Amino acid sequence: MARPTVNDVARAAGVSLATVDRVLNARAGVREKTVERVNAAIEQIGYVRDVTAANLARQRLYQMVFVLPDAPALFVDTLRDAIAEATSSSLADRTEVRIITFPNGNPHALVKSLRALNADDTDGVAIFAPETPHVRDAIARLKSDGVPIVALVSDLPNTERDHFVGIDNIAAGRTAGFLMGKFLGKTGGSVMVLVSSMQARDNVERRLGFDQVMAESFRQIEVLPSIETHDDEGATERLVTEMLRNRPDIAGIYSVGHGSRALVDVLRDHERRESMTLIAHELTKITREALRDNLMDAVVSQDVGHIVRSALRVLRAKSDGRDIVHSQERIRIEIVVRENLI
Amino acid sequence: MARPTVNDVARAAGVSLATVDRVLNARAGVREKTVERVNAAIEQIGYVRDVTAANLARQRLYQMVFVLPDAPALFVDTLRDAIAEATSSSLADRTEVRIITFPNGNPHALVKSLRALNADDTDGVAIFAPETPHVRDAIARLKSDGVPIVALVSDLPNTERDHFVGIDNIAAGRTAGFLMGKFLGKTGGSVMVLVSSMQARDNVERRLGFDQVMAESFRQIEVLPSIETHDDEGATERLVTEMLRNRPDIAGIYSVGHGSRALVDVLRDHERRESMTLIAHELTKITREALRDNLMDAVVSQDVGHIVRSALRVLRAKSDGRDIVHSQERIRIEIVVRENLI
DNA sequence: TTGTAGGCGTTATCAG
DNA sequence: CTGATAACGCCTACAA
Repeated sequence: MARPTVNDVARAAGVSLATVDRVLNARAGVREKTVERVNAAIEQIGYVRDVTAANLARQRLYQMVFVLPDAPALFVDTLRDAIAEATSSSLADRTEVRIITFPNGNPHALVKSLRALNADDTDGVAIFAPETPHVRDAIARLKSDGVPIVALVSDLPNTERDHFVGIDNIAAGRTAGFLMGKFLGKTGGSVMVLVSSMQARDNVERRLGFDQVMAESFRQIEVLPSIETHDDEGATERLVTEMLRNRPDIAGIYSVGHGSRALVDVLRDHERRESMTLIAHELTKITREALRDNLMDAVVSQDVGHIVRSALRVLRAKSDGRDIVHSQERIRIEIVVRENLI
Repeated sequence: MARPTVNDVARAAGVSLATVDRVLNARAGVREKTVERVNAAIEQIGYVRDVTAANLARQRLYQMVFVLPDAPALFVDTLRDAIAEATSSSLADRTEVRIITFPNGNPHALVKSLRALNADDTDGVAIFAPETPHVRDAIARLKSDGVPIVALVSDLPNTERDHFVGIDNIAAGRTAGFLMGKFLGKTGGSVMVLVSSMQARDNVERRLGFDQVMAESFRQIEVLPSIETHDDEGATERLVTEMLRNRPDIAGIYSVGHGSRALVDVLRDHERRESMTLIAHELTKITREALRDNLMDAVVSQDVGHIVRSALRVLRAKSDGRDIVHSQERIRIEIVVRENLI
């Protein structure tokens, strides 16, 4: 009852190994009728190709590229760490990965990096970048060159990316809103909202989801307009400090972006620390410590390890034209509090 | 710069392929000095064996067994579903799995099932069962027979299991406690606690963790003694209904066990439904619906898909004497609320 | 358009 | 004790 091999297919179809192989890999030079005969045989005996054997034979080495910003936000660092870890154990699945970094907020440099890539030495690209027209073009070029592409963390829905590896950020914002509402309780108060940038799609979506839930279920809470930090820590500290001084009604702070260091720094020694409910995104060194110290109440996060492994799996599958197991590739919106911090 | 192969090792050590293979697989019949020479060569040129090629050559088929109770709790069903799904895509990694079911609460039958297993036709066993002396013995026998074993969901710490696939249940209980405390807020009230059985290790640990957090951080909340349901839904409905009638101070309910159907049934049309904070464990059809309907506030859960895949990966690794990537095998304590329900 | 033969990295079966 | 040599399932020149 061993599973059928190419030999079985060849015998069943009355052709040779090579012909079966040509059909399997959709190579030219086979008569239409023969193709049909082979496919019928494959169907009939239930053949399914052994990918590992195929990769062994063709000495396949998947060359994958991660494209990341050099944003000062710690989140990108955790992503880098996750990639490094995945890399170390990646010989096992014939995968080599390199990381390309582009200056944050410089789409031009990003595009230049993308231009340097081509199908010869790259089997897949995972991109974490904002969607701009130039980026769209660069992705279109790569696609037309036959390179599989996945968007990482922040989706690029209007491009030809094959897949998005990350969470639904509207739902993530809704989750943060739900927790904020529940934690603040009946008493209410106002909530200050910090975003990195209104250009970043994930930030905007989270804010949107947050507002939805607040409007639907927690009317007693007033949500203030977004404060844009542009990842400038000094400015953020000043803005937050001032805001807290002017608005004694603020009971909660929602940090939407990828970095929360400035916020945590201000709050750590603040007199209103105890009475403030703090919710942020992404588990990093900073948010971890803040949770542990009872400074932060919850973090809405995504497992970077899972994201990286998923991106690689999906790219390998796309590169081979295989299907992906969707359930395994779904990235969860994780809620982390003091007690389930790993 | 391709990675070195056995041929390279053979050449470097001045021996033949066969000898290298004997050393690699620790087979007898090689002079001590030769072994050392080969190992030195391996070390020197940084050889690492290609597992896929090895498996191809030995036509390896991993035969794995899951041992599960036929408990009426829906959680076990979700676990079964996850196994079924993993099975369907498991040809890819040469893994065949079968499931053995034993009558819930019948360690004798369980032991009988375990006795039927042996190293000839099983390469690994994943067990979800309570730890009893007989079970300990059965596991010891399997181990001495050389069969890798992992404990699933509920640990078997006093056995010779190679690994535990599941969450830290004390931390899971603490997480539930933290959420209960936060959700109830300053007002306080009492909390009713339902456990399946005080025999089940995971139940006991969760209750312990819950109590710890309540005592540490939420003194205004009174936690009532555990009510044992023994997975009897009729009895549970009666107990809960009565309790709610007698204690108007009850503001929250913590369902520790794997099943929450009876509880949800009682609450769904209860007059105090709105004012009650409900926290349970495990994402199932029942708890899913309850979250969606705003009946339940949070579920502390574990990803059954991840658990199953992890168990299989670990068993394969143990079976080959390979190391495991711990970060990938860590099962998270997930918090699921209405908004991050997938 | 099709087939034959050899190779990918490893294991296993023979002799020597 | 050690070494050729033929598999494993698939791919790929090169021939036919």
